[in-house]
Amino acid sequence: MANEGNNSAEGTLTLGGYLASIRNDRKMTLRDVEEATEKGVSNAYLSQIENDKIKKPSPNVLHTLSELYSISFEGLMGMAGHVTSSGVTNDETRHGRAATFAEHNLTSEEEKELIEYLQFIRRNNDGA
Amino acid sequence: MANEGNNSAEGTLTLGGYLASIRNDRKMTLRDVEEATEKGVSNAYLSQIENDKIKKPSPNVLHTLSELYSISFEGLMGMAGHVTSSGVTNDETRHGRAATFAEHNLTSEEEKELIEYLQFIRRNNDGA
DNA sequence: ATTGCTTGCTTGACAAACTTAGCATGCTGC
DNA sequence: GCAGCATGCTAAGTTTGTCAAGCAAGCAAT
Repeated sequence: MANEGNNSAEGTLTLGGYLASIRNDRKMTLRDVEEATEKGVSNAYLSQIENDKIKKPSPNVLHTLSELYSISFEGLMGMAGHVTSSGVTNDETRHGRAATFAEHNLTSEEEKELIEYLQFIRRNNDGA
Repeated sequence: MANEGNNSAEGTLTLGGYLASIRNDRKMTLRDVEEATEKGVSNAYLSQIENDKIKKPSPNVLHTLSELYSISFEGLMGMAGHVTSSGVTNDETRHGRAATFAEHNLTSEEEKELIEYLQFIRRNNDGA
């Protein structure tokens, strides 16, 4: 089976993680979002999106979420891979996943803490 | 007090036992903690945590407790098993320098935990 | 066209986190 | 004895995220 594009190296801050962080910022539950969008996005489906189980959520869903969260629709489209490389519309999409770090507006101190935490994770590499 | 003398073995100190021992050190009651955290952790719930009835208390709760007790949040996260780090990088060991998210291969679960942690950092260090 | 595969998406059920209300015991003082 | 209250704990319920199963539509190939 030609399995292209599905890089197994997950772990970058992707669309799902980004959407989850924003929902946490808004202090909403999955069902809150379902209600707020008037069933525009079911809670179970949003869960799958946030865990990157869905490769490309439809522009429809992304638009609903971008409006609810008041975030950039183009950015979501870019993260989801809907925008073709030739049709990149702004620098948010250009940066892709790595740049999402910057979207959190971390101070260097915060970043340092995060890195420490990441290394702690690494150090605790135990089977169970 | 039902849980006395069951955590004498150093090697098998659980999250609950650890938290209970610290609370005893601070000479606080369950309800003291509930009030000190401004209902951040209910006394009933803390009791369940200390008796290991709850497998993985949320990062939210762990952070609240780590602040109240002035102990390591990372340590609590590790004890709680929030940090699985299974299926992370093959030991490439590229954590030589502080990097961005993109250079750390996190599972989506780890990523979500990290994001929650990020929320706490921002909530605390906020204002600037 | 029809089969079969893939993928977005829904509904319903489930496990676990968390809350609320209350129990049992122990400690005071009466 | 008794009331009153504090402390730890639990039973039962609610909330939250996720999984399992399935439907509908698109696409490829026979």
